[in-house]
Amino acid sequence: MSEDNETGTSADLTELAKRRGFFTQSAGAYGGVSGFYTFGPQGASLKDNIENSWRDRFTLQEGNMEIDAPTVMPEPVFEASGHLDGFDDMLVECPSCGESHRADHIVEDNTEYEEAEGLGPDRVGQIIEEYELVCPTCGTGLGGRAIEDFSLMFETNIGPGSSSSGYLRPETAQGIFVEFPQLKEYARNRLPFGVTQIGRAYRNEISPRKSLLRVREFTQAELELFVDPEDGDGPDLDSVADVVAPFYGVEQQEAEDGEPLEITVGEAHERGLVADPWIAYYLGAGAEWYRSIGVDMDRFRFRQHLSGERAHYAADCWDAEADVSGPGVEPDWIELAGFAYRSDYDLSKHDEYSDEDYTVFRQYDEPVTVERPTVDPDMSALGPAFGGAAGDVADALAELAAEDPEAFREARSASDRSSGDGEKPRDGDAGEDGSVVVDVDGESYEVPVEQTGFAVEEVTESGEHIVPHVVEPSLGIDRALYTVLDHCYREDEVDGEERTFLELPAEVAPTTVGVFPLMDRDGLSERAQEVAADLREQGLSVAYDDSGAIGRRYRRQDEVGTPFCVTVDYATIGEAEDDSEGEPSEAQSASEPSSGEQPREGTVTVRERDTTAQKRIATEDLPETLVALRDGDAAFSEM
RNA sequence: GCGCCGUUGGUCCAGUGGUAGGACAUUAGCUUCCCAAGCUAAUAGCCCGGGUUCAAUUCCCGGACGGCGCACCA
Repeated sequence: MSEDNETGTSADLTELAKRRGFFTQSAGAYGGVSGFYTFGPQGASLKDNIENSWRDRFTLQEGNMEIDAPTVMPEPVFEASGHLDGFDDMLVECPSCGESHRADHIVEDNTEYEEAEGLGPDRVGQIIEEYELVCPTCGTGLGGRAIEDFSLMFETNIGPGSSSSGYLRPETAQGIFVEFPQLKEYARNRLPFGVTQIGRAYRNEISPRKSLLRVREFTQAELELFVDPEDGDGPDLDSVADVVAPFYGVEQQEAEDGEPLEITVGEAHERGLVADPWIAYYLGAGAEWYRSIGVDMDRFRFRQHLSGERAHYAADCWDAEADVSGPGVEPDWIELAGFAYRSDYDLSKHDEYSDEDYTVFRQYDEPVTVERPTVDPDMSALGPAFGGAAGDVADALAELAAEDPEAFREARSASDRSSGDGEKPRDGDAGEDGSVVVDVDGESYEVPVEQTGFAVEEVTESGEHIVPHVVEPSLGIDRALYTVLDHCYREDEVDGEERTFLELPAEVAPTTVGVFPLMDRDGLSERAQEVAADLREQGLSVAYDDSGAIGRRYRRQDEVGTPFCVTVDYATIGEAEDDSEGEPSEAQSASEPSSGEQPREGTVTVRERDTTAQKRIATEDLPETLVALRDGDAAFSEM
């Protein structure tokens, strides 16, 4: 059962992709390199169109803004984001069977330790030895085996020498998050606002697999929506409420025969299945978008992450998944996108690690007047008393005042009373004789309350600083492209001949229209070249082809998914032959357009890819007709 | 990283211890008035390194790459 388990479709698709220039492995001349692909002419164009379609839907239509950040970022960015910690896998190899296992997982599964990844490789090695843990595959002891770090981050040096480490970004998102302080200015400090980015990301995968589906360099399209968790405008949920999709929630996944629920986005939200309205909104928008680029919605679903598989930052997460298996076999669901509620994880981290402010100021409806406890320590007393620690003591006092103003009040009343009856001081922060006690670096300091300058001031606050929460639809362009090709791959029969074609939506097809002279003679080519030039002037993507028989040219365009072909014939140049002569043969006449009427001068045939049907169109109407067909403003069947 | 299998024109395959053949595709010519037609010709290939051998595309070892399984996949 080892060889060629690859399904027919996937093998045919890979072959077509290579032969027709969608994608091929990179650097084949040097033996190839695993996990890197080059998009050929058709693939680059298809990818471009998919990206532009996404940009139109998620940047322009949503009124969001797009940025373009570097692929290399300095080390501290990824220290803050958690990627440097989270991205090292600890591997231990079995001396007997050679299997590599996650060392931290072995420890977590067999001991009471949790979060073993945080313990570090040395400690994990010790634990394996202490507990005499064994290989999960063959049972051989793993004590004393080296714990190897495998980082999935591509490292590089910035500038000469090795003093400044950088990493290729493992996701485009951090490029947005780190620039948040500027971005919020561009958004005029108003939530919610969204920032998008389309770009490459890099992960040094252990084992790239499945053609375009698991690679080391890939393109992400990400939207980071910054929201006020308690306030602010919600999404226009009504606009996508009627979108139906399969929702495969945690409950359905854990049930014995759980099946995805085929319900509307509106219902999924009302039921609480998709709790966050923004996530629900983007699931609806996402489903519509995937449909628009050619994903088969019968092989598509939304799946909620189980608690164990959620990323370090995600509070709730839904994946968009597509089945790319061949017909008649077990579905092979691949992840197309993640819709994550990242809460304030990323911005808080960058706020903490960097010198910038990652908050926005939220104005109250009405300014509120509050009592705020403050301190104004008498440094001329604290200094001599505590020496170098005095500054820290003052800071600790300010903190204590904010957290526990009672301590000061107690101390003050104790101080008042102490002149009288020397009552016992209460437990806590109130020291003897009307002092407050603070801890600094493990040392206790007792400060007479009179020296703290404690006071309660009335201040008027017009708002507060909050760290926005983040809703993130993040999707892989390459996987979308692969899925579209897989789902649009068709084989049928035309006039007894087998045909392969890609039923790509006109909007994303690499070429929109093929232009052919029926024959390469009698001036037909020249006229066809003019037609092609006119169409190109309208911004249409045109392929001109005068090589070989007309049928061959149609098939060539079918294979790369060109939705329409225009043929210049003798009618176009006003030299249609008599009915008696040169009538197409029987097989041909079946597909000859306008069979009842005489073709008019100055018209061309337009042939539709999916049905191979043809219609006659006046040359002068051709550009606008094809533009309308491409943009979905007209239907071929109604022309 | 581990295991099994594989790698021959652009693509898909056949084959051999004495450096290879087909199909499709491509190009040119003829033919052809709408769906991969026909005829003629041309272009183009044994994954890389080492070993055995007089001689290796073929046998052996190693590597790269691919498919599948295991592991991994924030």
